[in-house]
Amino acid sequence: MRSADLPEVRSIHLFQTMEEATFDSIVKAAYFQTFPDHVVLIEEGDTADFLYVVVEGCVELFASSNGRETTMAMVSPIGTFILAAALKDAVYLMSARTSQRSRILMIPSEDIRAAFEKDTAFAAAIIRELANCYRAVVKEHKSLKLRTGVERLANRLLRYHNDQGCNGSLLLPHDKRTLASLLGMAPENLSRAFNTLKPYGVTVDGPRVYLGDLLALENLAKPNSLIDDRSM
Amino acid sequence: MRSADLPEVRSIHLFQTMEEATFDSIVKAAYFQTFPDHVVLIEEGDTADFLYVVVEGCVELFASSNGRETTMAMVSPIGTFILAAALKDAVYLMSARTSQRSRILMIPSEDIRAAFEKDTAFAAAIIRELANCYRAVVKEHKSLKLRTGVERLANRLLRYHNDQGCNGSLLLPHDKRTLASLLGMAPENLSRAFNTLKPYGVTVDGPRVYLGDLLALENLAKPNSLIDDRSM
DNA sequence: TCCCTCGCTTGATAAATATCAAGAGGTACT
DNA sequence: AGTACCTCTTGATATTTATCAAGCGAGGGA
Repeated sequence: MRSADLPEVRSIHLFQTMEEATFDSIVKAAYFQTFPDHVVLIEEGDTADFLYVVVEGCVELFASSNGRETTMAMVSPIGTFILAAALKDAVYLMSARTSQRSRILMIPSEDIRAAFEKDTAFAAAIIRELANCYRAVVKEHKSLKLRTGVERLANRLLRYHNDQGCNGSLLLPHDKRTLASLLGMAPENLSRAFNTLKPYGVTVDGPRVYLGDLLALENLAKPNSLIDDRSM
Repeated sequence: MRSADLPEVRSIHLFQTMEEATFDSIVKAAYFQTFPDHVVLIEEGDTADFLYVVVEGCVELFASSNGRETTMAMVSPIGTFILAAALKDAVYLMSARTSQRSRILMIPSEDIRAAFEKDTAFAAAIIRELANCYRAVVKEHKSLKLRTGVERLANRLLRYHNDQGCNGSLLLPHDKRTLASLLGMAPENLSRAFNTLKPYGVTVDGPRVYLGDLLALENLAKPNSLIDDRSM
C-alpha cells in the first residue's frame, strides 16, 4: 500500500484504536483497488480470503438460491463487509458486486485474525463492528417479517429523508430494481407501492421523491426505533 | 453463584478459553436462575443489563411492531442470547420468554464488557460467538427472502431430521404455532404447508413427522449449505 | 361424566405479492 | 436521425399468503 493512503486507512473506525504495531502488520499485506461498476468481487461459497472495506463508491451484497436472487444490503463508505466470514475463516454467505466505480481496501483475513489475537483494542473494535452488523441484519429481518411491502417502502423513504437533511425531498441512492430487491419485493410491486403512497403525499420523479405530507406518511409507516434507527 | 455450578459454567464455549482471573471476575456477579415456562425474561427496548446463557430448557426470542409479533429464534442449550446488545450497552432489539422451564445463567453486561477489554482469549471467544450469531441471522434472512413458505418448512424438516439421527422420523421441537411464526407464516398456513408436502412423503401425527420419501422431499426443498448448515 | 379450554385443522374469502406481457420514455451508440 | 437497448411503469392474471369463521379432538378440572 502507498504510504499516502495510510492516514486514510488509519482513520477508519475499525483501525483507529489499534496499536501502531498491529496497524503496521495489517497494512503491510493490505492493498487498495479501484473497481468499475458491476464487477463481482466475491461469490458466496468462496473461502474468505479477504476482509473488504468500501472507501469510495458502493457495493451490493446479494445472495442466490435455487435460481432466485435477492439484495441483502448496500454497503456505502466507510463500511466493511464479510467481516464474520473473514474472522471465522469460513466461506462467504453472500456475494458482492460493485454498484458504482468503487475504491476498496482488501485485507487478507489471516492478518485480521492474527491481529485481534494480539491487540485488545483491535479486538474491541472488531466486536463493536460485528455487533453493529448483527443488529443491522436483525433489524432487516424484523422489518421483513413484521411489515408489508408498502410499509417497508414508507419507512425506507423516511430513513433516506432523514439521512439527506429532512428537507421534504430525497434522492433514491440505488436503482429502483435494487431498492425493490432490498425491500424484498418485485420491481413491479415497488412501482405500485409508490402509487399506493400517493395519497400520503409521496410523489416520484425519477430518482427524486417528494414527501408532501410527512405526518400522513409517518402515520402509515409507524416507524419504530428498534427497526429503523441506524445508530443503535 | 454456588461453587458447585462453576465447572458447568466454565465448560460453556464462551468461557472455556478465558483466563482464570477473568473467569472469576465474571462469575462473581453472575447467577443462575430457573424460570417456569412462558415467563418473559426481557422486553425489546429495555437496556441490556445482562447477557443470558440458556443452560437447560428453551427460550424464544421474539419481536413486535405495530401490533404484530413474530418469533425470531429459539435458543436451546448451550446458547447465548442478547450478546450484541450487552456488548454495545444498547437496548435489546428482541424480547425473550421461556418456552419451557429453563435454567438460565445471567451475567451483568458491564462485567462482560470489562472482561473482554483485558482478556484476549475471551475477546476471541466473543468474536467467534458473535460471528456465529451474525451468520445465523443472515441465513434466516436469506431463507425468508429466497424461499416460499413450503420450501422453508421442507428444509426445516430436513434439518430437524438430521439433528435427530436421520431415521425417517422427527419430533417437532416447538409448538406448531411457534414453528409457523419462526418460519414466517400464519399457523393456518403451516397446516396447509404440511398438506402440500404429503405427496412428498411427509405425514404428520401430532408433533411427530414421518419423512417417507427423503429424495422427493430434498428435491423439492433443494437444501443449500449456505442457508441450512448450522455448523458453518 | 360433562364441559371447557386449547392447539390445531379446514374451508371460504380477502389481501398481498409475483408473474407475464406490453409499452413509455430515456440514453447511448451508429 | 435512427435504432437498439435499458429502466421503469402499467395492466391483466395467477399464485401465495393472511384473515375470518367454524369445527374437531385431546386433555384437564369440576
